[in-house]
Amino acid sequence: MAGHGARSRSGGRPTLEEVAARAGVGRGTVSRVINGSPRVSDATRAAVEAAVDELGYVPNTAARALAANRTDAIALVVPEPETRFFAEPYFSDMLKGVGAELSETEMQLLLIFAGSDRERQRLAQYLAAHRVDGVLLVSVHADDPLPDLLAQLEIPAVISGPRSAAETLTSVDSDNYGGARSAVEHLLSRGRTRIAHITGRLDVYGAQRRVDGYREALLDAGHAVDEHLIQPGDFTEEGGRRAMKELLARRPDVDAVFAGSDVMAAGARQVLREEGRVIPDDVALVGYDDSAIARHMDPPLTSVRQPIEEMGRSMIDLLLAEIADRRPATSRGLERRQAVLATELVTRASS
Amino acid sequence: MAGHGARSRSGGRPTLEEVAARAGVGRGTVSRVINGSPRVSDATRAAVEAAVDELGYVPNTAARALAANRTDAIALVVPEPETRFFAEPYFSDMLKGVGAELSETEMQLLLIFAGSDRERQRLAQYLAAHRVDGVLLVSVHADDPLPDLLAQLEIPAVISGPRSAAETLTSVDSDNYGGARSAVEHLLSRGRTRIAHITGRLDVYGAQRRVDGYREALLDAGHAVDEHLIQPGDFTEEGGRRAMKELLARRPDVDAVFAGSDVMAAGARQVLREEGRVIPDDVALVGYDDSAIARHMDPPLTSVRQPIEEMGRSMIDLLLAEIADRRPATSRGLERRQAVLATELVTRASS
DNA sequence: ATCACCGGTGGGAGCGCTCCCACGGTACCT
DNA sequence: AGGTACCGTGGGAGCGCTCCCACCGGTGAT
Repeated sequence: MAGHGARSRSGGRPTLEEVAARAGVGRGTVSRVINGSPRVSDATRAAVEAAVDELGYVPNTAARALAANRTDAIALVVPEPETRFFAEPYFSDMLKGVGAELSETEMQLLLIFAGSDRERQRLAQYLAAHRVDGVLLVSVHADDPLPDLLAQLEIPAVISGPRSAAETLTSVDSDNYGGARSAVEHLLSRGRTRIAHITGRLDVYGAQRRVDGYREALLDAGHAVDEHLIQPGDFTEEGGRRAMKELLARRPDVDAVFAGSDVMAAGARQVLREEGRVIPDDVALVGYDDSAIARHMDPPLTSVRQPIEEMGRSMIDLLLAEIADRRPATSRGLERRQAVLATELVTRASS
Repeated sequence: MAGHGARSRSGGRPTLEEVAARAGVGRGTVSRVINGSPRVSDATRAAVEAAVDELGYVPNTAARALAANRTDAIALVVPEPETRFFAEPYFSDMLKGVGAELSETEMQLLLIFAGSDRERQRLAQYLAAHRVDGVLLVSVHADDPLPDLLAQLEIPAVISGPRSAAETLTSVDSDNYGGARSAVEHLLSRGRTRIAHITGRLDVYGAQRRVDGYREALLDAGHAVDEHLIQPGDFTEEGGRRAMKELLARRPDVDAVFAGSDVMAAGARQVLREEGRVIPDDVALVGYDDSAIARHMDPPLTSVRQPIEEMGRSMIDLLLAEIADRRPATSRGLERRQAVLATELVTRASS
């Protein structure tokens, strides 16, 4: 049972002290070298590095965390695992970006689920215990208490998809407004004039911004906005179906639909087909997210691509900056950080 | 529940010692209570628990890890983030299961990417430093050195998708053989007789097992296996296209295709449509994975569903058992653990 | 010459926990 | 009665690291 002195000499990992002995220096000096302090002579540094290599020394994270009161870990908090969010490429793409950026550092990534009440309670304990240096928040609802908890505990955090225009947390977002504009402008350029919009859940800020983009693209092109062409959806396929039916009932002459998500576009497509409307001849269709569904739809769906992987990278960058800033306890001298990344319209046969 | 006056003391979280003082007992006793040791009287336990509640005590993981030489963390190693694996629901579903099962415990989940060489090297260091109590391995190639490294370091590990019939690691798998059988039996029951199979990469054990299931389902139904109807694919859409073209060239009278993945089925469908074959009238099509693509394909694709979430749960169960077994240093007295979970055929319009 | 200073260094003092030994007490033997 | 067996309990001794203070010798200023 790995007793205290038991495995120390045989199989155990070398310690700082052993490296120090080997390099003929003190413990403090080795620590300085490991942590990249500049206050070490070149000769000493070289000797220590040699010893580290020879012994295959790897710092003990637990000891470091205990002594330095930091964890070198950040948490990615995933709310409601059962939603579309999790199944969409969104999550994995973001993770890809996060992972890539993180691999440049010594930080480790913790995945924390906060779906059930039980999980959320555990999370609160977790944060209270300061077991991570920072937190990444994704797809958070407007009324979620988590951001406030983080602010109160003074734990650095970055949120993807700000909750409102007045988001207080550092945030990363894609340009929902611009993305929506580009979709509508594209449809206009294809000669469509009666362009409907199936919105996402309007308590999601990004969905609101897409509506804004839709409106202003029309206005800027000299078209009036017909409120009957704006139909609220909820990001689900069934919601897309319902919205499309409603639209067709109200404005049978609709000649284009901009859906706030690919999934809703898929629902809309089903209804259009059932009603005998040919895509894109009768009705052009544009989605949002550029997910796998878009590529595999029949016809393939024009969609707005978000740079999700870059958003992941961005989140890490901002979070690390935030953590670094807080280290020397400069207190709250930080300006509010924010990143908004550009979207791209991927044109396919549906429009 | 929230610590009242305790929290206001600026000095940070309460320690074991403070809890002990408050409860009027020694440090060791509090430790025993926290860790659920039975060697504590009921009265003492109650007093300690009260003190814990009042102070809002949460154990310091770093200190515990340092003293006890364990981490209470397990790692999920994700190889090659760029593959289909990551984008498919596979990953998120598995994560869902893993998360659900893990939330019953105190363990935390680390996500480690092992795509690039750099990342793999970091991973090796990680493992060498024993920074996790156990490892979850997913979608590992047959020639990956990782499993051997884990065995050598004696780190408990569970692999999803064994690399071969002789897999030495504890493994969790879905019943690829049975899944393939059910697909073929279904096609036979629909009166199809010239059933082709587009295989996955045959260096993947699961893909081999699907071929086995395909063969034996035919044989058991009294049909000969026509090797010309077995066409190797590679799990990609383009591979599915190529395979389908080849099949049509060789056996134009094929009346059903069982593809080893939905993505390959999507490729096959494109070719079938290009060649004017109607699904399912001319050719029935069955996929594997029951992914989003299957539901959104036109016509919707019959597919074999794997209980991925349960596989995730299973992996955790097995890993925790393995870790627990290793704790009292019973050495290698463990039988080889293995779990194989049943699949389910989801019938849709394509067959 | 003296003094102040500074870069480079060694090592003590913890960080908060677990492990384990020692200890007093009770219960049961001989 | 003494002995032996436990219980439940307290607290010392670390775990491997960072932090920080003291120290040393070499500068440049006085």
